[in-house]
Amino acid sequence: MVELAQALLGKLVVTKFEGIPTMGRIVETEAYNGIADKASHAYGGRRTARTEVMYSPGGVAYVYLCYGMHHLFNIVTGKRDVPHAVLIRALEPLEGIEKMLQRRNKTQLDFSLTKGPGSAAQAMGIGTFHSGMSLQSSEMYLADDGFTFSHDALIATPRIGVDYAQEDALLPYRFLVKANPYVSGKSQQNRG
DNA sequence: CGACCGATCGTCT
DNA sequence: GACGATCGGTCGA
Repeated sequence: MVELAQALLGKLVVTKFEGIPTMGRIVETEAYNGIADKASHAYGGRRTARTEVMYSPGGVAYVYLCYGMHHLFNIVTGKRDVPHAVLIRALEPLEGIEKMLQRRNKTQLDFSLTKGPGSAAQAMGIGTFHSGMSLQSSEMYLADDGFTFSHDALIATPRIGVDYAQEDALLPYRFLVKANPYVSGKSQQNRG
């Protein structure tokens, strides 16, 4: 299931809430690898009201509130009762940028619009209300326009903000497009 | 540029 | 009652 996180790079996330389409290409993900993964909310088979969605068959959204203010958007990828998920950490905005700016309370387009999981979800209008919702609905879905990144452009690193996960904190489960300015972390190529 | 810190609340113990 | 799968502002160099 971990490899699916890399396969999602280049795919499109589309939402059409309130009739307004917004779309972004996935440029950074993290895999959360089932009940064996100490960084996952489902570690050890934990099943709570919040994490129950992770045990759904793949193809639904798992959205939860982080630090009391950020809604983090994941794609559930396992079979029923096998809680795998992929966190969407960054998007490259393609459509509906005006609407994204409005949701992010910004006036100028810059790379921070969809950089980082909290920002990406907010720009797309995704919140905890959508947790459990199908990603094949008319309001929220994944799409593939045939675009792919060259394999050379992709790298894997340890995940962000999971230091508590002991040895699993070091696993290379974060996948990103090298040199893409929307990827989170230190801004690398912001000058022109 | 890097380091630090405050915001803010649902969830689980 | 403690603690985040974060973000953005501020401070000092």
